[in-house]
Amino acid sequence: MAKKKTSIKDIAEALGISITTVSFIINGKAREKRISEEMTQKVTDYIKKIGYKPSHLAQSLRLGKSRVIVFMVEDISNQFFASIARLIEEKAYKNGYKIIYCSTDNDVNKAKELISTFKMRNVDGFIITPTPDLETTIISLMEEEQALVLFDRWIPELDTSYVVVENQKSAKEATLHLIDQGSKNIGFVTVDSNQTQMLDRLAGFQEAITEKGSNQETLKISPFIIEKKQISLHIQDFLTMHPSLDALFFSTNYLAFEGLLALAALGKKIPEDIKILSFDDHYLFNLYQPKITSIEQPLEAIAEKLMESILGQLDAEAPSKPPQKVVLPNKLNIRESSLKGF
Amino acid sequence: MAKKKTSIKDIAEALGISITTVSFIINGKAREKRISEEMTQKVTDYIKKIGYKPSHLAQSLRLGKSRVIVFMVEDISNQFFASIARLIEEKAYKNGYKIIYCSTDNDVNKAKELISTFKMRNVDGFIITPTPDLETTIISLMEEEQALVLFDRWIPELDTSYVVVENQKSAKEATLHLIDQGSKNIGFVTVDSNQTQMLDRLAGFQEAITEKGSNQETLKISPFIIEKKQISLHIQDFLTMHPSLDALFFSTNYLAFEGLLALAALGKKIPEDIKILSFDDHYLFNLYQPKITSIEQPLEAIAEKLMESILGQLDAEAPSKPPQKVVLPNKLNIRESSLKGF
DNA sequence: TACATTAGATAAATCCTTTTAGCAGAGGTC
DNA sequence: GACCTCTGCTAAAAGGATTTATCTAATGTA
Repeated sequence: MAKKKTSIKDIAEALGISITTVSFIINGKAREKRISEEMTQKVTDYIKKIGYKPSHLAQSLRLGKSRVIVFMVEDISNQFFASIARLIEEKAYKNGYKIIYCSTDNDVNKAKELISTFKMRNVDGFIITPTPDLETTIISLMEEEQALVLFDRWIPELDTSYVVVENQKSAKEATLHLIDQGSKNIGFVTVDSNQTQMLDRLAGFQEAITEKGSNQETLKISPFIIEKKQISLHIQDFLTMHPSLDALFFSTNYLAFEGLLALAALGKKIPEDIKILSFDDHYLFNLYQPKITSIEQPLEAIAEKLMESILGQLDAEAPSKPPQKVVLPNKLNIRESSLKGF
Repeated sequence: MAKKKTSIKDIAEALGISITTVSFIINGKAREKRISEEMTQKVTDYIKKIGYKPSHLAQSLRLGKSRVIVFMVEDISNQFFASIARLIEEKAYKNGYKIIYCSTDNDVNKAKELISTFKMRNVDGFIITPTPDLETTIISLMEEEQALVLFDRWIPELDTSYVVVENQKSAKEATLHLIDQGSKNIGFVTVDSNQTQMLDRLAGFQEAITEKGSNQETLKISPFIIEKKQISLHIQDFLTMHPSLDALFFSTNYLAFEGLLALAALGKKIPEDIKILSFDDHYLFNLYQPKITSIEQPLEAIAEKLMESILGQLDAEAPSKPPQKVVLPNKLNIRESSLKGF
């Protein structure tokens, strides 16, 4: 038999006092509400003795706050999102918040459905990597004055808080590095989508190419390919069709992984035959032989800023600030795969 | 202005009927409670029109169920746990449950604290990878008849539901494979802890060694080493101290990663100089040159069984069953790193 | 006609808190 | 003595649902 949870009412009855008094004491308002020292002590002792803990559900209902934050990402099993999840967890729990996660698979309908079910669960805040076409739903969240911060990508038309990284700048910088290392004909392998972060990376790449007058080819992989093997084959085709490519820039790490497989299959040597560089650092890149040059996003800073923003919005005390728009710098980790002399 | 949420009361007032009627209709009890077809239609239409959704908080308070499941693991950013997280998410949402995650860092105190805060949040179920010394807390959960299932490791003394894999059998099988490929002197690199899964893997390894009369060395890495580089150095030392080792069996993938770094640093060739094999498959293992042989846990099956168990316990209809103890088979992916002829 | 049954709806209790408004008594002031 | 202020505590409403017990009017039965 699951023993019934003790409630504030039980305490009041046991001590022969009112619920109100108990509540005031629990919430540290004894002084303010002129509860005597003696009474406060008695109640405090009793609560400690029976190990009473207030029901969060009842509190949430009463206060209209659930102390739950939703972490809605494209795919929680993706190393990048999982790492952020880990980092924000810490800060959330420290502030008395819990985190519910969910994955959208970058599907608008799924995202809309999730947001709608969360709204009826009275969650306090949303941390979201928006899917395409999510504007209207985000707008409705804004209208309802929900605490909200976007990350990884954002929606240019909307005046929301967001935390992203310098995608364009870092992509340009990395491309310049490749050119600097003697690459004349660089292939850019990216996802065929209009997510801001991917567009910005492409823009940064092209900016560098134009500036230096280099040659380039672009391969856009459909985001709907489930079978990873297919991606690898596409990249092989791309390389075969453009035999003069002497460097590849992958817009994200999972493409790079498939690219490495493709290169191995074709027997191309890195960096002698072709130089390699990828956005989104990964443990693997430091392990692979040769080690792969990559652009590392500042995970801790991202998590920090995300929680800072969302907690700031949730802090009832603070005056409501205008949306915070944070753009963080990345770090180019130059390793063996992009060096000419190696 | 955040517009006030409409409640069941508002609907009742707007239609000039009672709250009870609305509630019955919402909960599909119209027929059972003899609400007229006409009335049901009217209410249903109105609800659809204004887009009303009941407050989950209020429902939870009333029903004592929150439809939230806690997923408590060692570290959510670990690929293994993140993958499971992704898989159980799907099944949970499909059944109207949400998932709150948290990471224990394998620290009892943190785990205890987390469990205690979750209890006061009325979560419905717990999926847990237990830390050492968590017995008493788990026992109290069992006494309170909380829905509970352990995974990855379990607590032999306790009669709980759990989902684990055939650690010992697979480790033995893998070791036999190494011996079969000509290894005479195998090193086992593991974590220095008494988590059941690690002990079982060691036991399986030793069983094979004993059976075949091979030689072995064991290296136990302290789980408290934060700096990954240190692990790699430990493994280097181990290899230097035991130069006759011709194979290494890593009890989990992150040790293998460091082992690969160590071998690269020492200039050892895989598999010519030394054969390699690791527990816990990883994307990387298929990518590394040479590809690394590994034991793959059945992620989908684990997730499936976890949710089956927890939902089974949460299903009020079903008679309370005895704890389900599930032990799933792994798959040995034989790749280049363990083959003699390669 | 008198009584039992049923259809259709509802009042009110309950879940557990928080918080506003107010009450009773003691002491102070003129 | 009349009025005010302050201290210490509490009754009751509110938050949004579910569910039991009950009520009324209509129909069925004899």
